[in-house]
Amino acid sequence: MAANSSIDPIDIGTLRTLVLVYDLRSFSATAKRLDVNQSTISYAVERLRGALHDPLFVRNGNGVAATERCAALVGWARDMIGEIDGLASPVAFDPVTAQGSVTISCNYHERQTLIPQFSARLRAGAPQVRLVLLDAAGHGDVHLKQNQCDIVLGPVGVVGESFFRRHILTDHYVCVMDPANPLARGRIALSAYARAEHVFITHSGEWQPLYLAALKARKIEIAPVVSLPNHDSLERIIAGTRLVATIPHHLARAMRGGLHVAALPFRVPISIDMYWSARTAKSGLHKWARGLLAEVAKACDKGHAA
Amino acid sequence: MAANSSIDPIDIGTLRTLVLVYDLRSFSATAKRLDVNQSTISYAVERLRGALHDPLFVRNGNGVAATERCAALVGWARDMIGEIDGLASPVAFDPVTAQGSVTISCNYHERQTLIPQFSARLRAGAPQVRLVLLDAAGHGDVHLKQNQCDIVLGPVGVVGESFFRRHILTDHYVCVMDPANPLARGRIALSAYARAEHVFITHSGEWQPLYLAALKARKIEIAPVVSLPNHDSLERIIAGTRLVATIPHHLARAMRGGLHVAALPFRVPISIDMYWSARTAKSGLHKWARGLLAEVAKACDKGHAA
DNA sequence: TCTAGGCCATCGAAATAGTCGATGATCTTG
DNA sequence: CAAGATCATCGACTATTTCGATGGCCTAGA
Repeated sequence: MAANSSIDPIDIGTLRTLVLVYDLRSFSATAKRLDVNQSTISYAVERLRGALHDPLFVRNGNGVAATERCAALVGWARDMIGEIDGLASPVAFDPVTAQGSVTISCNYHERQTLIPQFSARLRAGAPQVRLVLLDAAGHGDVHLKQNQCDIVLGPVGVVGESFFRRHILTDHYVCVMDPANPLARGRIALSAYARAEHVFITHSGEWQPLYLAALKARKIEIAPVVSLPNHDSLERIIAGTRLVATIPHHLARAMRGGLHVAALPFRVPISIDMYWSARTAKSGLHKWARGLLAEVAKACDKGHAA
Repeated sequence: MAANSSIDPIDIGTLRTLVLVYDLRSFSATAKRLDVNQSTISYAVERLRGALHDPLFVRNGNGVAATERCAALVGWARDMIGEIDGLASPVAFDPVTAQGSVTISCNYHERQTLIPQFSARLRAGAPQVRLVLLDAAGHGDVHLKQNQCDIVLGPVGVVGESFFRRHILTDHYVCVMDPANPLARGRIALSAYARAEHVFITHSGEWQPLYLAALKARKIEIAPVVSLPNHDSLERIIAGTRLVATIPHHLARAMRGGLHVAALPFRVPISIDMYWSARTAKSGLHKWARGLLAEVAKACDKGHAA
């Protein structure tokens, strides 16, 4: 036995043994209780003696007496073991006291539709958790890969199997226009749609709306007369003009102004999915947040169907 | 790897590895730093994963990213390691904040001579430490063996090699008597001493004063005219009489009354020693207390010589 | 797009550490 | 003093940990 060996090779089980020996004031009783050989306890105490630089237990007739320092060390070991056991077992997550942050990378669409209610419920349920939003801008997958966010939300189609995915709602494109627009009068024919004065949302060139691919498949080409980098001024741009924009239905609903919403002559579904990585897969906070997000999306979908 | 193995086989060194991997965000850098093989770190993290029920680190391009739970666990591990290191290394004992108690088994002699000053200095230096005194009554060795006391003080001569011993002062016997006693007039001859009216202290029959053995060796027999169980009323008993008592010099000095102190015609040294056991040998408090006791004894000895 | 280089996971062999059963030394008890 | 109980120690055995080599995956730069 080295005189002053380090505490490093002492494991938690050995600390438990120390406490038990202290309580029972007996090596052999401890061995019986732990169902091991008595010499195993002797050896364990021997290691503890070296690591803690104290005899810990000294022979005293039949049995052993604990040193002063041993008593102090046992008191501390008890505290530590309790704390360890609490931490080692999966934490019962409690949103009310939860700390930390949830970072979501998404686009204008989600920020206008899902996020407001999600934020409200997050703040109500977990007041100490911070919510951080990033603009995905077509790079949601990068944000996720580089751990810049915890969740990517949107119609991204992240590549690879390295991420978890959960579908949370399905949207589809609709057409919005000024109520005075002739197209607002009835069903819109495909040819009429093709001839309309279109506003395009370019997403700063980072992403192409899905309906364009659907049009291409139908060999229809439409050219924009107005191009906007995002949806934020769309409503004001269209109002009082003959412009039409093709945008997700949820987004159209979210526009409180007086634009007319019309069905498209073709249906293009938009699958809004939630992606996350192994890093946050088992986190209580993030599991809870993901559940909440799915719930909000479901409620949003219901409202849409009604 | 078992899915939910216990934390028991995790040792402190492995926790240190966890923290280092977290700080460096790299297994191989950790391996280099610790001068071990990279697979050793992989294996260590694997064990931690099982014990803590969390992936802890997930691959993230070149390098790894820590999970939320990992960050929390590392925070806790840091605290714990700091505490452990503080406890594992011999404690820097600070009397001012020290808690605990010091139990001393001794006799009237020491209680009258050394203990008062020891108590005063103990209370001044370590206000939160309790001092407990036991009456040795010839059983100091038993008190020590059975852990009923921390220190035995006195001329005991504890048997066996199982105890530590430190000599703290040497006393010797003197004779005390009323100042009017004829013997008080000059040096006392051995024959006159033998004929005197002796008071014996019997120590309740548990212990024989050492000077009796010295007299026996000189073939001198003295018979007591008064026998007392201890020294406490000796002064009042002798005052105004022709009685003489043979007692340790320090004790005689401690008697503030007007008794005459005379040297004996023979010198019998009394070695006052301090005994303790392995149980308290390394205790900071007890080491300090023993040092203090020796210091007090030394001062007492000086005062005696002067 | 492809390649070089870095990273962690995994494997079998070797080294290390822990456990066992038996025995020894010491103490208490009757 | 003998019987019974305690912890310490020993050699043999077993389990765990470490090593070196290899493989798969990712990034960065040509």
